[in-house]
Amino acid sequence: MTNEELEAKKISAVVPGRILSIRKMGRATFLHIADSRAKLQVYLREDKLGKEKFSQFSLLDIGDIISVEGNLFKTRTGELTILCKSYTFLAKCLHPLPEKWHGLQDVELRYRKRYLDLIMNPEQRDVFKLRSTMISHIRRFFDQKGYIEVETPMMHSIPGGALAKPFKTFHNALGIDLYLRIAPELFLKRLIVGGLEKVYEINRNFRNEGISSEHNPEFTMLEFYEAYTDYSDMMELTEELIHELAMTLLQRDEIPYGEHMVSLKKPWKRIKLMDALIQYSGLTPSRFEDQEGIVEYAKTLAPEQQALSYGKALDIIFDKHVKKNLIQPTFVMNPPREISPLAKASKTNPEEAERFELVMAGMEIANAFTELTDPAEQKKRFEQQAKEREKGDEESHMVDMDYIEALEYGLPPTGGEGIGIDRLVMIFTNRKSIREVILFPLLRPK
RNA sequence: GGGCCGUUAGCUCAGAGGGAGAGCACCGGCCUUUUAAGCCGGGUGUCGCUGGUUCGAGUCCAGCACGGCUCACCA
Repeated sequence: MTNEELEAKKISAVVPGRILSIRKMGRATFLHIADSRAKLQVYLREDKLGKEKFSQFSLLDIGDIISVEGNLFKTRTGELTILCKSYTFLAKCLHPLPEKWHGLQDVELRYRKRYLDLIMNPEQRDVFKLRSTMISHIRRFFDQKGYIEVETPMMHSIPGGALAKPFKTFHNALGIDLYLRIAPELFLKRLIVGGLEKVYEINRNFRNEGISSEHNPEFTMLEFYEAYTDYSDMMELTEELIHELAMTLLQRDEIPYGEHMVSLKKPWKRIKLMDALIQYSGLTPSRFEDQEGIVEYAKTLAPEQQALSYGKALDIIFDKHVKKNLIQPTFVMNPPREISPLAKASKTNPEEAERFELVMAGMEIANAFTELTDPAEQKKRFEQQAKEREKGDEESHMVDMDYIEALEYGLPPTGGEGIGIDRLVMIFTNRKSIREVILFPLLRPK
């Protein structure tokens, strides 16, 4: 539309926004204001506004929030602009905003004062908008399949469902220790026992471990469980979910991540852990037959680990040498049963678990298995874990007799999975650090 | 926790033994279609903190704090 057409229509508007720039030109002033969706130029003229109101404008600063009323027109450079008939002062910004050319660069300040990051860096807002949209689409996806969303306790008297160190706290009235949950898994499976046969939960988990570009102490996990399915069904569901999310949110199924292009075209690669180890670790197949040798080798990779079992050694070699090579989505299947205490053993090889980890862009994105339903077997596995715990492995499970009792009422065959939402958002937004996709990542207080 | 790097004005940064600086922001003046507006004038500071070396430390050394990258553990 040309300026003549626009002015002829006399479109009047009231637009609120934060002042982002001011260009004073004597008896006229241009400024840009912005709200969460768009930026608009405002044109103030002394003759349109009156002398008093015009001179009062000099009290305003960049960062202040005002509301502008007037008609739309286009300047000679073609920019849509509102000719200000009147303005209302709404909020004062007492601090100068970061500089307009470079914005706010300092990563520490960006995380500590995320509001400034969001004001100055519109692409940061887009990251969090995408995150929000992703989560609502995940809800829609599961709701349409007949799943129900549930909320299970965040405070556990026995932390379970994952191999991780918990945060500990104390309840005064009950006089008991409580742990922030490391996973909702055992509660969700109790619900399957109760007949809620398709459940999911999207919520925070807390793990008292190191902080890195892929780890925040609190992170968001999607977990879902469906009765009468197994881990193969979970693989298909995962492909469908993530592919659909990409098509809906990004309108494509190939996503740039760093120097790589991650293709989500189905079907995704499936490989057994042992085959992945042989293919990527640089060790010959015969080396893996020497179990003691493998354990010794793994110890050189992770010197802080004390007693290493063969299964754990394989896991360490995988994390160290294999994972980073898996850029395209890959289901790494059938890890050792001994490091999968909640998963059913494989029918074809009882030393393996019916379990997979989904690796993408070198990061573990999901972990799923055919759930172990046998209460006696589960009890044995917990007891084995408890022994590891006594040996000093703080990440082993405690024995959860209440969960065993739930299993004794009959858990139908069930497939279950957890997907790390933060990491998925990282891939979808091409961000290298998990802190870029968490609004307020944990930092040491200054 | 280990290694490497960083921390100077509100923001983005330069300064690497001897006057604490630039641009933006801010303050004052000029300017009625500008847009990284322009022109004139103004520096607003615990150089992260604490010690040390030195006649003299933003600069060299040590310790500490916070952060980044990376390794280790985890998802």
